[in-house]
Amino acid sequence: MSYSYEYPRAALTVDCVVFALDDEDLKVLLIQRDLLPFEGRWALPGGFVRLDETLEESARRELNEETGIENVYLEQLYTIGELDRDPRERVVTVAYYALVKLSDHRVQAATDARNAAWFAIDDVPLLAFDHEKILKMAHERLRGKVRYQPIGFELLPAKFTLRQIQHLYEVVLDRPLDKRNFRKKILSMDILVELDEVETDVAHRAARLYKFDRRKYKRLTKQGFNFEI
Amino acid sequence: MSYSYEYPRAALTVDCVVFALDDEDLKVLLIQRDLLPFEGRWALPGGFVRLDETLEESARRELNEETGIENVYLEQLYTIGELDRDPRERVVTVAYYALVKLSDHRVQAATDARNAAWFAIDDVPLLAFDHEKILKMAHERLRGKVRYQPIGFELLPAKFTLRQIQHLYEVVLDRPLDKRNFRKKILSMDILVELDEVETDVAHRAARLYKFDRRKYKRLTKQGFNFEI
DNA sequence: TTGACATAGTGTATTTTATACACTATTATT
DNA sequence: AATAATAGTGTATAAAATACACTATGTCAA
Repeated sequence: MSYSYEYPRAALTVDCVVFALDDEDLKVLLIQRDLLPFEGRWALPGGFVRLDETLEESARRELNEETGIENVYLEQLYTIGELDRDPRERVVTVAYYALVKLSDHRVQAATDARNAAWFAIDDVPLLAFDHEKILKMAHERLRGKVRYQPIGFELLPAKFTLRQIQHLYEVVLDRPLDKRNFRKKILSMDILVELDEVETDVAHRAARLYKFDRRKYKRLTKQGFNFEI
Repeated sequence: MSYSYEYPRAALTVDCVVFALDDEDLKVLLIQRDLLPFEGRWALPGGFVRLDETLEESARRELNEETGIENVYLEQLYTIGELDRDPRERVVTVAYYALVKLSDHRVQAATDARNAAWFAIDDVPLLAFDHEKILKMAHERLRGKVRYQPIGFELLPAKFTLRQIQHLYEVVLDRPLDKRNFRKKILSMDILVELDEVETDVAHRAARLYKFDRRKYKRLTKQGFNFEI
């Protein structure tokens, strides 16, 4: 069976840049291609858009099929339609980026007979297609957006210490932050709930745990509050 | 002649939200559809992406064909792929927004036998497809971006008064700004060149003209300067 | 030519926010 | 009981944002 159209059509794909945070770095999830073109190269997870799914559904499906990841923060990044980005034919791709909690996705089983692995953002191998460009755009978007939207929490476990948030911002923004000033600022926003728990399994004084109060954040937002780090 | 593919493909279009500023309002350029579906309705200029042009080229071509506009600031906005946004078939559209100087595009001849007209942003008629949603997104993007990128100048003539810039920001941000503070701030950025000219044809003291120094802005940007209103 | 009017152009005091900076407290480990 | 490791805290200073009102300059009409 085949499908005919009066005018030629580009193929439409989605690609996802999946970010996570470990104790040291910002990481990206890549899969190793098992098909031509670029067989064996690392690439962003992604694939063709089906006609019975929206673009975001498509991105979520591909992400799930190729990496097992689901229920994550996902946001459209940019649509790339350069003429020769795929050697086979004209392919337009809608790029997304996702933020995941590494703890939830530590074991990255190769679902689709594909090899999947986390790479430190500064240590990414040569990628297929124009995926380096997409990755760079995603990284810039994350760096920019993390400062004025509370999306950083998507990279942390549900309960986290103030140290962990600060570390997140230091890694994403790539600069050191003053501990006292950072705490003052984040606490003064009044969007964190202090829990009656402290971290465990640390060989020193345990830090207080907090969680992000999304409801309160939304309420404050409606009243004109603007998140900013 | 027709084109066949193994899997069904969505049609790919571009749509443009064209903003301009007049003495009173922010305006949007719309065209009246002369074909089904939505015949007679107002819509965003746009059309099908050809295989020999990038997405941005496509947007510029459609803009030129349908409204005569060319050489304008154009930026990708969002790609929309909801299943039923076009009653005929699956159509994915890459939306762009453009900022134009109204003085350059005042007479909006209907090039393509189409009726084109400027509408105040708060007085837009019922639109075809999901174009209202796209227009709303574009408006929000403009409001957000105008504060941290010097894109507002794209809406002004090459030579403008401080009053005009202030008015631009007041219209786009939809709130009054203090004259002295605004002037202090914009001048302190050191990205405007004071010209040896004043405005003409006004029935009162003429204001000094300025122009935006894009080179200087770029230089400052490289040194870490961040535009912000 | 003079007065009315319309907008241009200007400075300072106050409040708010950002920054710089170092020690004590608590817990685990030996 | 001492050591090590990080948690947790406050204040002084600098910078930036805000609030606010009058004089200057040109056009126009009587």
